[in-house]
Amino acid sequence: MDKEELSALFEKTFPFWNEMGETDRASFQNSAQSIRFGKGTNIHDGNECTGIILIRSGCLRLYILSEEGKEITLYRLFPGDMCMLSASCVLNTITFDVFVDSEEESDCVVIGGCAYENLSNRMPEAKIFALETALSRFSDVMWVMQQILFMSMDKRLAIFLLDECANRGADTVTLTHEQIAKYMGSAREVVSRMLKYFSGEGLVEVSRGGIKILDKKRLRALTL
Amino acid sequence: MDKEELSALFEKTFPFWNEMGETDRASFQNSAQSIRFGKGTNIHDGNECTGIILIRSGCLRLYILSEEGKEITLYRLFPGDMCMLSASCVLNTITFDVFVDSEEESDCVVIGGCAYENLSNRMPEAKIFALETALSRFSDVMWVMQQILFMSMDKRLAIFLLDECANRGADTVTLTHEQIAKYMGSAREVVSRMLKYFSGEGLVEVSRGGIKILDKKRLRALTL
DNA sequence: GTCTTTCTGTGACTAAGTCACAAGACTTAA
DNA sequence: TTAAGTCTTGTGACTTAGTCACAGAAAGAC
Repeated sequence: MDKEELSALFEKTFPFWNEMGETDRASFQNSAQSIRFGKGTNIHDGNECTGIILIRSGCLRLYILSEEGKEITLYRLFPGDMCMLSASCVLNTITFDVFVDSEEESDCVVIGGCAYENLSNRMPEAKIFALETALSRFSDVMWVMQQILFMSMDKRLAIFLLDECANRGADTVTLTHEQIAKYMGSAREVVSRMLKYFSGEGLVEVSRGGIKILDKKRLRALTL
Repeated sequence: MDKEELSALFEKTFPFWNEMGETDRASFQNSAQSIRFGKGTNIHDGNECTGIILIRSGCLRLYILSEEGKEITLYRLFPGDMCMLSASCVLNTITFDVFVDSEEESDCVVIGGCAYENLSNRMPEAKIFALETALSRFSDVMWVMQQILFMSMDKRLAIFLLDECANRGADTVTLTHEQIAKYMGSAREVVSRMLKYFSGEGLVEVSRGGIKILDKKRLRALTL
């Protein structure tokens, strides 16, 4: 990734880019690294400050982890998204441990947390941007929590399948039951059972590694 | 509450108070209202922007609410604490509905959200303070979620009872099972059953409206 | 083809939340 | 000091979702 391209990416990403001085821009660009993460690798584990991650291709998953190893997926990040929670040294008010995995082969640009931290000490706009970005994820996480705490499994699965369809623009969800369970914060057996029930009702057609949505209308009725 | 007192409260609360101009301070003070909320009243329901609430006495409870009426308590606020999430117009990145109830007769100072919003547009420090305050609650909420999602009931109840003791400085928790369940995001019957079990083990002594902690050591062992 | 890994199906069990109702304790007012 | 009414707690039956232990089926590797 050349300098031009990086500069264009930053301009698109950071609303305060044009107000920055030349030296700040240079040090910012120098702190940035293009990194390709392999499928299934862990990128951040809550310990050190990994920095701000810009996703160019692939998919990252943020989750919390219990002592027993149970994971709850908070959200996933796709191309164009930015991971702010991995920059713990910028957000010192965040005290819980977030884990970030690369779900697919992912091309990313990682901006050193300290570089951003330095900048944000001089530029309040940068600090505000970081805080607002992080805070907007608070809302996403609350939506996930409300789903887990308040909704029944059939409703949640219907929402998940329809969402997945809408985002991918296809009417087949190519995920294993295991993956779906992971993304929904549930267990594989539970998803399998519910899918079997959906299938019996003629809502979906299940095959190995994929679920074909047959009746979006009735599925949508379940989400109400 | 007179002007002197209010000014002193603000100086203690807002780190940027001394950097503010005279006119800003005046308009800020004018937007503030001393309000006493009755026990059990709802203060904020996610619709309008109630403003920033400073608690002088009593106790406020923040919670989320499901369509079926189920509540999950996020946290409680005590004298000296500040409620930022009720100032939705300052924090436009917060999109979920929070509810705030006064759990006891509570004396509060409410600062109009718009007044703060105006100030924060001119003073980045004010904006940063608001965002950081809100974001630090994100961490509190995640702790609650981790408890609910990852921990067994006995462990959670043990933690709750010990916390309650430590905060009140007594070894008797004067709450009904119903209240405990509400604060823990569980059901009254579940708490009653677990307390009965604790009581059988000699860890606590239950009486109407109160639980006496008998064996902190063994209770603490449950929390590990 | 065989071997191995990955994915799915299933029954039995457990934890916790829900529901319905009973009974005890405390308050108020006659 | 009763009696009535409210608040609080106890309890059994039931439901949902998560756990555990396997078994079997499908896809890839060699």
